[in-house]
Amino acid sequence: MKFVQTAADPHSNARCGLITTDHGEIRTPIFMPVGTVGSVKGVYHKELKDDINAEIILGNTYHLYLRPGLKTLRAAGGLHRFESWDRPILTDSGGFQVFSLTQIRKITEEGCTFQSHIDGSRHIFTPENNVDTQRVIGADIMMALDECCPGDADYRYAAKSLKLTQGWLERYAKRFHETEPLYGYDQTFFPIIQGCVYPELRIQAAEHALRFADAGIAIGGLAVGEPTEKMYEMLETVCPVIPADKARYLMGVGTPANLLEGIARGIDMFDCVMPTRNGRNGMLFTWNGIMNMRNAKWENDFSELDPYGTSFVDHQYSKAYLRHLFVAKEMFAGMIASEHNLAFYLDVVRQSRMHIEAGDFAEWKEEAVRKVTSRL
RNA sequence: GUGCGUGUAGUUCAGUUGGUAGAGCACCAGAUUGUGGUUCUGGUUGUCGUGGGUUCGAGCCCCAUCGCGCACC
Repeated sequence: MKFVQTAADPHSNARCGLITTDHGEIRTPIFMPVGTVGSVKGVYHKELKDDINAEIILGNTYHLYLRPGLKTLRAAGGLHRFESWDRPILTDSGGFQVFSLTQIRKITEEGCTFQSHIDGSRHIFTPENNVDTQRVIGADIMMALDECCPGDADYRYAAKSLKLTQGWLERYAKRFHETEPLYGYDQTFFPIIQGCVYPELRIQAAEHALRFADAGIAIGGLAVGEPTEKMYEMLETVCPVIPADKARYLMGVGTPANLLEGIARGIDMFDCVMPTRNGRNGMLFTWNGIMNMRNAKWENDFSELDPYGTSFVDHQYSKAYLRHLFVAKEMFAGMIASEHNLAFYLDVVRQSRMHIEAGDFAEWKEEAVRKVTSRL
């Protein structure tokens, strides 16, 4: 797998690039729909490809390890074949889920022990078994096991947490290079930069992580409770440290405005549950602003869902109809909203690429941010 | 027709020995950032069926009346 930069915006740090994998190419900047348990909730793979044009999707090691489990995944021949998706997949290590989903957990030098949110059973993730697990899942891009430090952590905690993450990364890389892909196509892994909101920790973390980076590197521990401005500051701190030949992945982010601001600071890859989870809850993102489809004001608005939308749902269904589906708690509501939101997110990065190549991204971005943050 | 029961927010109901009403859901908004098909945070809503009476004071006690339910003629 490799990454090459193909264009750069003259007035910002935005850039375009191309990631090449054995499952096809990914044009960056890109947004990656989240498919935690082996499905992008409520969206057919056919729609993901043909309508949304997702070039890569996510899976999650924590969830897939618990269910269906490694035995089934191995017997299926890996996640691609299991869920019948022939484009690239990235798997998160599950470190974040251990911290966000599990109350009962313990972090040690060795790894993290936790109880399943499904049946309470006890498990341990170590850097070594996490590599093995992600080999079985078979993602094109594997993520290193890290500790996601809360955004409001004090310096002492953040420094200690970073040290742990760095120790885990060294072991993770060692195991990665000692093992082989299981299904005949290449796998790579991204190390993760932590360091909370402390610039010196972030820079130190970046320099350390870069020693293990192949095609790309991730920035984690952002959008986890710190002010948004702090997140942008950290991107401005870290991105210049990363050489141009590494793809930069901002984990778990974010709003459409976060994407645009991230791209302007040099980020190439994003993932976030927001378009799907908030979509299932009635929140729609559009070039006209944010809509809450549950609001009474749509009750008799029979105009098309989103006149600027790129998805077929935007022109086939009306606002009033979608509101009705949400009020009636029909699962079709979540499906339409997810399809729209993902198509919109992919449109945001597609238009960003277009403007970077045209050299007018910085100027266009200002207006775009205003549009996507307004309310309808 | 007779007997018993019942009537309180849009809805299901709570409401102590009488001190002018609350909850869940619904409804109206807001939050949600490496997904537990959620969760959280606010807000609106009442001629206590109606008319009288007792009382300083009635959702509560008394009378009448109307609606509904059940049982029996």
